[in-house]
Formats: sequence, C-alpha cells, structure tokens
Amino acid sequence: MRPGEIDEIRKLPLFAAMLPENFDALFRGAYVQSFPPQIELIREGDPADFLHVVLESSVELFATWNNRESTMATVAPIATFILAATIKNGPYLMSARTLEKARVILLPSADVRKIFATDTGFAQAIILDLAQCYRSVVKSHKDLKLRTSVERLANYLLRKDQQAGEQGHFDLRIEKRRLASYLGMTAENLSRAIRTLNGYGVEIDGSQVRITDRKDLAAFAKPTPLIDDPKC
Amino acid sequence: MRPGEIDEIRKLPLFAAMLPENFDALFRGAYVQSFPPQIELIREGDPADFLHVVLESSVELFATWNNRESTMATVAPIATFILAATIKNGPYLMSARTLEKARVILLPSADVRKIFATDTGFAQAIILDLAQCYRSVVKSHKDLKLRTSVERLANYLLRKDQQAGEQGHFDLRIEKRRLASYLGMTAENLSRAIRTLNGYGVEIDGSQVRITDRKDLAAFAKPTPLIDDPKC
DNA sequence: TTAGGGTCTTGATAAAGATCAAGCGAGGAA
DNA sequence: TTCCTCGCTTGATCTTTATCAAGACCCTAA
Repeated sequence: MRPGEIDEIRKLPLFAAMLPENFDALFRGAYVQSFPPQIELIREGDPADFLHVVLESSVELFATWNNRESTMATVAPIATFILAATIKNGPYLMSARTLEKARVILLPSADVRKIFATDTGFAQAIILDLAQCYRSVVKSHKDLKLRTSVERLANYLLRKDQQAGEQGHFDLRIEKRRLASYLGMTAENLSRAIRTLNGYGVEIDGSQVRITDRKDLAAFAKPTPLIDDPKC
Repeated sequence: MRPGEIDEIRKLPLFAAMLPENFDALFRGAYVQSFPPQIELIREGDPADFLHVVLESSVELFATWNNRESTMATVAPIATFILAATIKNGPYLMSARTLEKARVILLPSADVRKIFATDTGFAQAIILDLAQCYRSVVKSHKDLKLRTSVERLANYLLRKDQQAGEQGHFDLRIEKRRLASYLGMTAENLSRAIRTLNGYGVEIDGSQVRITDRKDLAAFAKPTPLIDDPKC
C-alpha cells in the first residue's frame, strides 16, 4: 500500500467508525494487488472469500446467463463492492472485471464478519452502506421497468451532467458498448438513441457530451429524484 | 393486537435478537391498523415515518413514473417492508397498497433508528435483512436484463412450484395483470406467453397451474440459483 | 334473474428493440 | 507510411413487445 493511502481508506464512511484496533486487525490480513486490464477479479457463483476495495482505476460488475451478459454497475475508487455477499457468506451474484490496470485491496470475508459482529460503529456503517446499495438497485430497477431506452439514456446524461457540475459538457468516461449494456440496450440502439436526442439539445462527439438545451432535454427525460438522485 | 401475535412477531429474524426491553419499547409505540382492500398505505416520495409489518393478507409494492406503473414485489405476512427508507430516513422509493383486507403494524421510524443505534443484536439482524433484500433486487434485475418475458414467466412458475413443494400443481395466488406487471410485461403478452409455455409442459386454467413436464420446462427455462434461489 | 363492471383472452396492428451486414475511422504495430 | 484491429455507426430486416379493439367469461349487485 502507498503512503497515505491507508489513511484515505480509514476515512471511508464504511471504515471511519470502526474501533482503531479492529481497523488495524482487518487490514493486517489485507492483500493489495495490481491487476492488468480486462482481468476477471471475481466470477459469479464463487464463494465470497474477500471483500474488495478499489483503489485505482475502475471495475465493472456484470452478470451472465445463458451466454448473455449485462453490465450491472461500475465501481470507481475508492469504494468497496460485494459487501452483501461477504455478509451473507453466500456466492457472488455478479462477476467483476478490471477495465484498466487496477489496484484492489482484498479483505478476507471471515475477518469482516468476525469484526462487524462485535464492533458497533462498523455495524452501523455497514447498515447505512447496505441501505444505500439497496436503494440504488431499486432505482435502477424502476428505471428499467418504467422507461424506454431513449428515456433511460436521456436521464443518464442529465445525471452525469449534474455530477460534473452542470457545466453542460462532460466526458462519458465509459465505452459506448458498456454504456449500452448498462442501460439495457444494444450498442446499435445506443447510437440511434443518441441521434434521437440530437433533437432535444444533446450532441455527442466521441466521448464528449454537450448538452445545448438542458430544459428541452429535461422536458423529454422527466427526471425524478426517486429514480435519478444518487444520494436520495 | 391479537393474543399470541406479539410472540410470533418477536420470533421474526429481524426482532428475535433484540434486547427484550428494546423490543417492548419499540412496540409500545406501535399502531396496529386494519385496512380495506386497494388502499394505498404509503406513497413513493413521502417521508418514511413508519416501518411496516404485514400481519394478515398481503401488500403490493409498486412504483410509478410518468403515468406508468409497475409492480415491484408483493409482501406476505409476517414480514416488514420499507426498512431501508426507515434507516436512511429518506423518502419511500415505492408505494404500497393492500390487495385484500389487511392488518399492518406501524412502527415509528425514529424509534427504530434510535434503538438499532444501541442494540447490537437488532443491528446484526438489520444487516442480514438488508443484505438479503439487496440480493433479491439484484436477482430481479438480472432476471429482467438477461431474460425474455417468456423465460421470466417459465422461471417464475418453476420457483413457485418449488415453493409449493414440487407437487406439479399450485395456485397462482395473484391476479394475472399484476403478475404481468411484476414480470415486466403487459397482461396481453402474459396470456400469449402462457400459450407459448403450453408447448413445454405447462397448463394454466384460471389461477390453477399444472406442470406436466418439469424437465421440458426446466430445459427451456434454464433456472440458476444465482437468479432463482430466494434463499441464496 | 339480468345488467354492469372487471378480468382475461384473442386478433390485428404498431412500436420498440435486436440482429445481421457493411462500412467508417481512430489508433496501434510492423 | 500502410495495414490491421476494434469500436462505432448506419441501413435493412426480423423479433419481441406494446397498443388497440373486440369479445368471452366471471362475479356481484340490483
């Protein structure tokens, strides 16, 4: 681990309220590993032996069935993933792969379970983290069931613009075919959806997005905090 | 509350590990209410003032957006719902309505939050409950993104048959239009999907389902515990 | 008993989305 | 530089799903 990095991790909401001796014990058993791009870190169905913390680059969570594959989420540093599987001591429900060269901390799940059973601060933080994750998936589920693919794209762009400070322009920071899979459509249909949104004040050139008429886009997208506010 | 009922609630996994004095304090502030059918118990967007426990009948959780509506889940007794909103002290993400005449306990969210902050046993139970809920929604999300509507129906029938003891016949116990909404399709398409499955050993007459060739159905449905096992 | 309302089913049609095939264009390797 | 690869786009076509309309069925209330 790099100097100062452990302090940054200690400040993460999930770990900040732990007793210092428990934090130290947990991270004494940690492995820090570097992975090349496109490496499968975990495979769905495998036992959840480790809780993962992404330090650098980002990680894609995806699911497969019957030779089909779908991107479920991307995890950006510094954040954990697969907390629920660790807690339930169940199999991973999703696979994870690195997108670029990535550094990840592996925390033995057994240690995590042992510690949260006695450390109240840690237990509280886990509760908040899980509640947040749960609500995120519920929002994704509503997005998918209630909206068409063009509507999902429109709202995705509004969310990203807001996260980038409502500048009216930002970088997608994700390959289009992955974005398509995340949004529940094919790459071909994403291209067409982008063209449709050209008529509502959206211009996309490569990975550069420009929102020229946010009002028009919002009138089409009809965003609601109950689906689109990540903090809600 | 009826005699013995409180003891049954005390045995629920979510409450069993609480300190007795905390359980008593929590339920001193409880309201038991009876509701007629088709009553909206909570509306998405409202503040989560109460944690709900369904005692009798069942409750439908649904979401709306832009004049569209979708059934997200049904809650059968005895179980709680809207735990995550209570904990986050955030707005409900889903609405809930009674399907039949129902009895529900309302526990003030503020009391729940106060108690889980100090009661370790309760906190542990909440962690397990939330992890379970989270994994359930992830499974639903995979179901929706990776499968066609006929595949979703086929797997739904296999799950229900299994829950009914693999008798090969069971009652749907849900209106078809609600089932359609839950599975992410229209009522018309559910009818057609049923006809498609007639060719794979499924007969549905009214609400009575008969699986005449489970092997054939399973070969079509390709169930996997990573989507279809509710306990996994 | 009949009338009315709701659900469910069916058929015809429309829309949304997926698939297939071809070509473009940026970036990397020889 | 040229060639190759890969991601992206576009058009044509097909499949899946939704919508609209009509009729069947069932339950309930007058």
